[in-house]
Amino acid sequence: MDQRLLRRERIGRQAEIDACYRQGVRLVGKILRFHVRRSDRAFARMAISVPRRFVRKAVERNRWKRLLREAFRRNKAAIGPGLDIVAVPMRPPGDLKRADVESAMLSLLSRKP
RNA sequence: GACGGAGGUCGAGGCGAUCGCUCGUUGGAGCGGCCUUCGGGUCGCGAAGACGGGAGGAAAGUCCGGGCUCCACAGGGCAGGAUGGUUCCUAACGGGAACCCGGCGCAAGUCGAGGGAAAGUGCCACAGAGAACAUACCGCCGAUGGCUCGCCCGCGAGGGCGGGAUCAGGCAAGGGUGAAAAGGUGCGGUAAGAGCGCACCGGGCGGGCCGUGAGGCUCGCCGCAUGGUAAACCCCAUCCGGAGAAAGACCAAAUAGGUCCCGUCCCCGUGGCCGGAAGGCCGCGGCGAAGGCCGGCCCGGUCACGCGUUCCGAACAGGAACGGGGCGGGAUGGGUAGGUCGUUGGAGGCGACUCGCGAGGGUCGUCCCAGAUUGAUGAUCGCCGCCCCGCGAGGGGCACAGAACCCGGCUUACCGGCCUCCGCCGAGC
RNA sequence: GCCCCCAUCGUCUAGAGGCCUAGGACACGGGUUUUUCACAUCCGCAACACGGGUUCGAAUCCCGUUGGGGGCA
Repeated sequence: MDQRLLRRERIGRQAEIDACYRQGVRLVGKILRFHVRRSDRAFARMAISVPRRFVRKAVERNRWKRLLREAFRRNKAAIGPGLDIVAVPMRPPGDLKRADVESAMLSLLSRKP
């Protein structure tokens, strides 16, 4: 399985991210939340937005982005095509491991496949 | 050996495996533009693969200084801000080096916004007698001139001696207050005292020598009142135009609108209302230290200017030309979305030699060392190392922290490791 | 990325070098009043964000940290 993460699998425009916030379904978990919106693309796309409000230090914000990007990269087959996802962590990463983020992501996204 | 001081340096702890991200070089599957004699030529983009690079000493805070870019600018001044021992380093600095002075420390060292208070103004609460042209509460003295008491001398006027601390008066040493009390200590001196006199220290003025200088040393003179505060206003000297990569340059859709050209021949071209357009002045508001700038289409008011037909014809009939509007087509300037550049090769790193006490400078050689754009530099696992907890099996931890145009500093955060030099104490030789 | 501003009891605030051991209001705790509650009244608790410096003396002046708020496409 191709586990690479292509540039086209990121959401790059502020307008598209805003569309996910406005029109997307909100899936809220303990440590993060997702805004998911259907698209007609043949693949899933993701953007990550770490609010400074919850995660103060730049190092920790980078940590969150890396963990989420890895989780998406390894599990995009399970998530399935045609989704635009905006991930928003809601607390500092602390000692979260990749497995923790992956399980949280899959359980939340399984609610609205 | 113990304690302490100064400085430098390294820092995802090391090695490996698997899965990824990003940039460059190479590579060329393919895609597009232009030209074409349809064979192709040429320019640009560019997938797979290969090779190479990929966070910091603080990348941080944004506290200073520069480069760079745009705007403004004849020159000067005002306003405002910053700095403040001296000499030097530097592109520059509020940074650094060496030195001077002062405080602290036995010392190595360390700390200091360290110009001016006999230019001016202000302030110095409380306490205290008195606080800036000083003062006299307690106290000391009462020499001098009185008063009074006793004794003595004298016939007497009066005189002498001693006492009282009573009046005039003298004093500023001691006590006490305070952050600060108008030089300090000692001796002499005196009624008691006092730079009143003297010695030393301190201070002021002048000279000499040394030093580029801050300043140091020294000689002479003056017994010597000139408090503190300028991180209070201020004065002096020096420096500073404004904004910042969201700077700025370029390319540039769709839609609407501007300008120009062609066509159509659909409408209009008398006056008024309505309307259009651009300029001056005044006012209002905002910003700026000011000059000044700005006002979304459309800031308000006012004034002035100015455009909105002529010809043929008897004609307000009809027609022509010209102008305007609409419609259709074409060209084109500006600008928005979006994109590209700016953007990493630089006051650059390393090494050698060399000048300088040093900060640093010079010459030569050598290297290319992050460039993302919802923002890369990672994730997972194994072995080893170090630290902590535990008798043990074992468990936990390995800082502070993430580039965004680039440099030079400062400041702040931080697990620790390594190196160099120095002081002091103790012991041995 | 850049540029501004602010910080005083639990909350809102006064303060401009000495009158500050920091004042007021609300809140909180206790008492009085009332059959009880409320109102009223008396008493109490409680703060200068932190670290240096200037000054005889700092909430106030200066420097540096920390925390919070706002603006710019």
